[in-house]
Amino acid sequence: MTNAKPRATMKDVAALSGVSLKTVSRVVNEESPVSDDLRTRVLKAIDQLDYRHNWAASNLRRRVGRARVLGVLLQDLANSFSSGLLRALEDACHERGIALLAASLDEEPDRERLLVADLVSRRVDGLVLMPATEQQRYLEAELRAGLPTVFVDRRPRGVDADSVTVDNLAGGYDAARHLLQHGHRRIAVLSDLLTITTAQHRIEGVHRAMREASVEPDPALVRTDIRTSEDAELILADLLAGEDPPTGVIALRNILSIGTLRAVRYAGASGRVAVVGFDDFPTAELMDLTVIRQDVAQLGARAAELVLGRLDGEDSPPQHVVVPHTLIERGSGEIAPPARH
Amino acid sequence: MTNAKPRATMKDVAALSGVSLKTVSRVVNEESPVSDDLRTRVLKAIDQLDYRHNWAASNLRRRVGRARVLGVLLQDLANSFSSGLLRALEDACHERGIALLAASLDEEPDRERLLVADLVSRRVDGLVLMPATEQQRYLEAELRAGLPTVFVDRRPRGVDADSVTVDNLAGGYDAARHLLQHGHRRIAVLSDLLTITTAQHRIEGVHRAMREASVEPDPALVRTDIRTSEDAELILADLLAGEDPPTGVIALRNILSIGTLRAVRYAGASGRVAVVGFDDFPTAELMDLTVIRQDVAQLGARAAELVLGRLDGEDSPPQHVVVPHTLIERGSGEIAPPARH
DNA sequence: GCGATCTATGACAACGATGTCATCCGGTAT
DNA sequence: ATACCGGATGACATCGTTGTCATAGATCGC
Repeated sequence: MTNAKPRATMKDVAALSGVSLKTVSRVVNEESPVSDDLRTRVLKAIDQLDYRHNWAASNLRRRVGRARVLGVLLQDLANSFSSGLLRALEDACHERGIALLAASLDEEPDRERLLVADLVSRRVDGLVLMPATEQQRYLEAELRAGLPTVFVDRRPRGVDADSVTVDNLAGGYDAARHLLQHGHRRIAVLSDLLTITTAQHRIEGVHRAMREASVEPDPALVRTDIRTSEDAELILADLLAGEDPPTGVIALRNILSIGTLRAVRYAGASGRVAVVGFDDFPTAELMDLTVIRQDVAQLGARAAELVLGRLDGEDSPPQHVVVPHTLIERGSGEIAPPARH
Repeated sequence: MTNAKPRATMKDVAALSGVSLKTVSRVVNEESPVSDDLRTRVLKAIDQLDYRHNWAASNLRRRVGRARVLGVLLQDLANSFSSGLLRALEDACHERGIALLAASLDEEPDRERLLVADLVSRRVDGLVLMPATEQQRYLEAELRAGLPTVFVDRRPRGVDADSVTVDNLAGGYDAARHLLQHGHRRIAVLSDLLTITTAQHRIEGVHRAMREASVEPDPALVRTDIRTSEDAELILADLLAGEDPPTGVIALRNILSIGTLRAVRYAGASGRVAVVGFDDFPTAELMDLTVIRQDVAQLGARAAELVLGRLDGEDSPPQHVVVPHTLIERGSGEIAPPARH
C-alpha cells in the first residue's frame, strides 16, 4: 500500500529517544559501549516505531561485507534439476546469511544477458550461472571487475571462470556402453538444443561408445533440439512406429526421459524397449528408469564452495570441478533387445 | 576477488568525460535533454570504465519505484509444488523487471521468522509466504507498515492478509468420496504435520465425506505428522502388513504419494490397493496416479496478481482467493476393493 | 537591440546509514 | 589544584545516486 507512511529511520528513532543518530546506529549494530540508560531508551523507541534496519543503506556506506546476495540463473526453476541445484546452493548459503536471487533462462540467450545485467546492477556478490548463451564474452567486464562467477552444468566459453560440471562425455559414453553391453545396436538418442555444449558432449560420448563397439550411429535415430517432454514423446513415437525401430533409447535430459517413457508406454512397448535417461529425478526409481545420475546436491555444494571462496578473497586461477556421475540400474536399461528374426 | 579495484561510479565517469555528475545521471537515465556531444562523451567514458548503474544507491535516493524484488518463502524449493509455484511467480514478475529472493522454510517456524526479518531488512517490495509458523502475529508490524504480503497454499492466522489457496477441505472431501464411491470402507490417510492448517483441512474433508457415507474413520488408519517420502513408505508398509489393512489410501501431499506408491509396490500389492494423491506432479500420469490437482500455475499467478496489485497501490481489504481443484482419474484411484470374504 | 523566455548544464542537498574525529565528562596521577 | 586520560556521545562527512534549483548562454519577439 503506497499511501502508508514511510518506514521509520534511525533519524526518527534518534528524535524519539532524544539521542544522536550515531548512538542509534551504535545500539543497532551492538557497537562500542553505549550506556544502559541510552540503550534502553533507543530500544524502546525502535519498538514503538517498528524501526527495521535498512540493509541496503547500511551496505552502501560500509565498503566491505557486501550485499549478501548471490544471483542464480538456471535453466528452469520448475525443473527438478534446476530446483535441486537451487536448493543445494541455498543450503550452503543459508548459514552465512546469504540470500539467493533466482531466475530461469529458458535457454534464451537474450534473457540471460538481460538478467545478468540486472543482477550486476543490483550488485550481487556473486553469480551462479547455467548459461543459455553460446559464449559468454559479454561477461568479460564483470569478471575483470572481480565478480565471482561459477558456471554450473555447463563450461564457460569465450571467457574463463570457475565451473562445476559432470563429465558429460563420459556420462553419454557410459549410457551407450550400458545398452551396447545388453546387446543393443539400434540405439535412439534424444537430445536438447545442440547449442548447449553439455548436450554436444553427451552425444559425443554416446557416439564414441558406439563406434568403439563398431556400431555406426544411424543419423535417423539421433534427434536433437528437443525442448519439451511432449516433443520427445512425439518424436520417439514416430521412431518406434517406423521400420527398423530402435531397441534402446538414450534420453539425454530428464524431461526427455519422461517423454520417452510415455512414448514407449503408449506404443504398447513397455518392457520391450530399453531406456537410459540422463539425470535422475524423484520418481525415476518408481518407474524403474535406469539413469546416469548427476549428484545435484554435490554440484550445488561445490558451486557454492567456489563462489563463497571467491567472496572470502580466494583469487587462484579459475577452477573446473568435475563431479562424478553414476549409472543406476533400475530395470529399464537392462531390457534385452528382441531376438533377431 | 576482494583485491580488485572498486567499480567505477558516476563520479569517475563524470571526471573522465569532463562533465558534471548530474549530467552522467541524466545520460544513464535518459532524462531531459542532453546535447549529443556530451552524451557521446559520457557513453564513451561509461564504456571505458565498465561503469554499471548501481540500482541500490539509485533506489535509496528515489523514494518511489522501490527495489523491484519480492521475497518468496516456500516450503522446500526442491519440491515440485514449491518450485512450480516459484516458477509461476517468476513468470508473472519477469516482465515487470521484478526479481525474486527465494528461500525454503522446511516447516521450521524459527527459520520463517528469521528469513522474514532478513527480507524486511533488505526492503523487499512484497512477500509471498507459505508459512511454517502456526500464527503470524509477528508480521503485524510489517503489515501495518504496508508490506504487501500474500499467503499461498495456507491461510494466515492471527493476522489478516491476502491469501491464495485451494479449498483443501473440499479437496480432501473429493478424494475420500472418490474412494467411497468405488466401494472402499477401509481408507488410510497419510498427512503432513498437523500444525499446518492446510493438512488439518484436508483431513477434515476426508472425515466429513466418510461420515456422510456412514463410514466411521478408523483412527489407526489416520497417520499424521509424516515428513518424508521414506516415512510414508514405512508407515504404509506397516498398515498394509497389519490385519484388516486399508483397501484405499489417501496421501495428502505429493511426497507422501510417492512413499505410498513405493509401499504398495514393494508390498506386492500394485493394482490391488487404491491410491488418491493430493497434488499433481510431473510424473504422476506415468504412474497412473489419481490425484486431486491444485493448479500450481494459477496459484502462483493469482498470488503474483495480488502482490503486484498492492504494489500498484491497491488497498482494498485482504482478499482470500480460492483456486479450483480437480480430481484427475488415472487408474490408481479407480481400483475396487477386494470382494469381501 | 533589449528584455523575456527557454534550454542545457551544474552545484548542492538529500536518501538512510556508518566511519572518523572532536568533545565532554568524571576520575586519576602528580 | 592541575594536567591527563579514557570512555561515552555527538557533529560531520561520506557511500552512489537523484531531485531541486540556480545560472549561463542561446533564442525569440518587437
